[in-house]
Amino acid sequence: MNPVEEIFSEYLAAKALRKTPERMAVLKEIYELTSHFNVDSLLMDMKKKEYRISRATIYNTIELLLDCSLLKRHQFGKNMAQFEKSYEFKQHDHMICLDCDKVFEFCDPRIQHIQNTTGSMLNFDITHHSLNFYGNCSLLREKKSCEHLVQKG
Amino acid sequence: MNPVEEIFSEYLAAKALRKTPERMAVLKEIYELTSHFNVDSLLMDMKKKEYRISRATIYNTIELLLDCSLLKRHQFGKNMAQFEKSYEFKQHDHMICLDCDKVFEFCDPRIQHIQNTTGSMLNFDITHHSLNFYGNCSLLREKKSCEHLVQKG
DNA sequence: CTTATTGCAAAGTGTTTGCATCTTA
DNA sequence: TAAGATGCAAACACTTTGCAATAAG
Repeated sequence: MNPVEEIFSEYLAAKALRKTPERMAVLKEIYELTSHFNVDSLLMDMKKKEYRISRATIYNTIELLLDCSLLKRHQFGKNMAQFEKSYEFKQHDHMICLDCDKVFEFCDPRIQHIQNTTGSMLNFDITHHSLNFYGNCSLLREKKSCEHLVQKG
Repeated sequence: MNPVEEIFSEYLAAKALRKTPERMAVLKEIYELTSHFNVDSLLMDMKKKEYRISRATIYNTIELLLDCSLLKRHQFGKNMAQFEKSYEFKQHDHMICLDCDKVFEFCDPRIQHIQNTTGSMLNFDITHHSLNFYGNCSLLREKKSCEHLVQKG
C-alpha cells in the first residue's frame, strides 16, 4: 500500500467509514492523473477502464479526499469545479489563459509571507489560500511554444 | 448623469447597444449597494422597489457591466457567484471565514509586485487576479467584535 | 419601421438527495 | 446481520436559451 492509500485508509478508519473498493479506486485513479480533472472527466475515465462506479460515489469520495487533504478543489471559471491531487506536491498557484483556457502553475514564496502577515494583522487564522492570475499566455500573440511553461489540465 | 452612468452609456453607444431603462436601473441599484450581492438578492431587491425587471435582464446587464469593468465577479465558495461594483474602489482582495461565511477585505501592495514579476517571467499578459484567504475570523474563538475588520457581504 | 431587448418559461449544467439494493465490518 | 455505501434517477440551484411581445433609435 502506498503512502497515499495508507493516509486514506487511516482517515477512513479514524472516522469509522468503510474502506470500499470504489473509494480506493477513485483515489488510485486520481493519483495516476497528471493534470487537473473534473467530476465528469474522472467518471468517463473510470468507465472507460471498466470500473463500475457511479457519479454519486465519485462526489462522495471527492468530499472525503478533500477532508483529509489528499485533494484540492479549484474554481477557475464560473462553471464546474476542477480538482488536483495534493499529497507531496509543492505549493503553487495558477495562471489561467482567458484565450485558450489553459491552466499553468507557478510558485512564489512571497505569497506565503503575505498570508502570514495578513493573518496576524487581521487576527485571522488562515488555513489556505487561492491565488489565480488571469490573462493571456502569448502563445497566439507570438506563436511560441509553451514548453517553458508548466501546463496543467 | 454621474461618472458611472456616463461610462456605461458610452460603452453602450460604442457597442451600438441600446440604452434601456432596465440596464440603467440595474447599474443604479448595484452602485447603491455597499456590499457584495448575487443575482437573486439583486432581483429581490429590485422587485421590492417595484422595478419591473426579469432575472434574464439582470444576467444580461451584469455581463455588460463586467465587460466594461464597472463590475467584478467573485466565486468564493463552490456555489453562486457574487459581484461587487468596481469603479474607483481601491484594489483589494478577500478573506473568507469558513465558520461564519463572512467576507472581509484587505489590501497588500506586494500582490501587485508578484503579479508583475510573474507575468514577465512567464511571458503572460496578466489582466487581473483573484486572491482569497480562507480561515476563521476569531470572532467565535475570542468573542471579539469585528469592528476592526472591514466586512463586505 | 427595423431590429435589439425584454419577460417568461423551458432547457441546460453541475451537484445533491432519496431510496431500494448491496456489502463491509 | 446491522448500518453504512452504492447506483440510479429524480430533485435542486444557478444560469442560459428560445420566442413572442415590446420599445429604442
